[in-house]
Amino acid sequence: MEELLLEDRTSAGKAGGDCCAPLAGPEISPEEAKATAALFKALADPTRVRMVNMLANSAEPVCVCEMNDHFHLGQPTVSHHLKKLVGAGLLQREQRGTWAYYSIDRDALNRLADVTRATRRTR
Amino acid sequence: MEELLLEDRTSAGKAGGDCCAPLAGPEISPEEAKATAALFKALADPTRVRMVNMLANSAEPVCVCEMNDHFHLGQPTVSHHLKKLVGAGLLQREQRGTWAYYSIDRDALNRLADVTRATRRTR
DNA sequence: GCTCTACATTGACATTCGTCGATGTATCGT
DNA sequence: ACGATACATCGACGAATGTCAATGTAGAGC
Repeated sequence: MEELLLEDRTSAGKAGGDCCAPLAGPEISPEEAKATAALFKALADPTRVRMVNMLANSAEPVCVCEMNDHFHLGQPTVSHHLKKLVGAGLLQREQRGTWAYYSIDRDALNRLADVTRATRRTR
Repeated sequence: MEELLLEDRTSAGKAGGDCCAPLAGPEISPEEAKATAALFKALADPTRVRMVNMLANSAEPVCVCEMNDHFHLGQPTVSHHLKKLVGAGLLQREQRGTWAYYSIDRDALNRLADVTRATRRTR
């Protein structure tokens, strides 16, 4: 059941589009809740949080080789996490010759923030 | 900046307080990344997303019995999810006689949004 | 006292997840 | 063509997670 990692984005199926209603919104259907949870699941790992943080701080795309040095993990593990983040629509992949470069989708991050934020002040 | 200086109630160094630096912030340590991931992990489940949504829409605390009717899950499962959300600092528990009432910590939700949002526009 | 009721906790189970070693694929140099 | 490099994919393993049935605990009422 990993077929939702396929790039069906732009069709609002995955995390890229308007799939996620705000948590404080009217009423979230079980399907919407599943899509929203999938987005949070992408960030529910310390390594992936650090990866997003790393890419958010870089104005330029970052080479995978740089992450292999930075995080003390095997190269397949780094690849695995990057794939999950791309599947969630938070990262973009770019091939430059032999190397692969990743960058954040800042709009996707902001949309995720909107999902969480739309909340009334504490009374 | 004094808003996020609120004490992190209950257990020390949990996920509810000001533990989580923004994803676009300077540099996240592995410990900070673990704390941030724990917060996202609390919302990385469809049922918990629906619970937060339900409580975010209610001006009053909601009785557990109401959730047992709403979600088609066993009563221990509902209790399990609620405990996780309380542990993450997103929910508050209140005992009223025989019944237990839960409510969202809207400030905690907003803090979580700040963690995700602090991101520059795509240009 | 006893008995319901409401909810939490325990224990067990199947599924999912993070990790790594081994292998596959594609590109660059020679 | 060959070998080296960069990264992805596969297969397997232990750990964590969601779920439920059974049990425990505490309050309300008789």
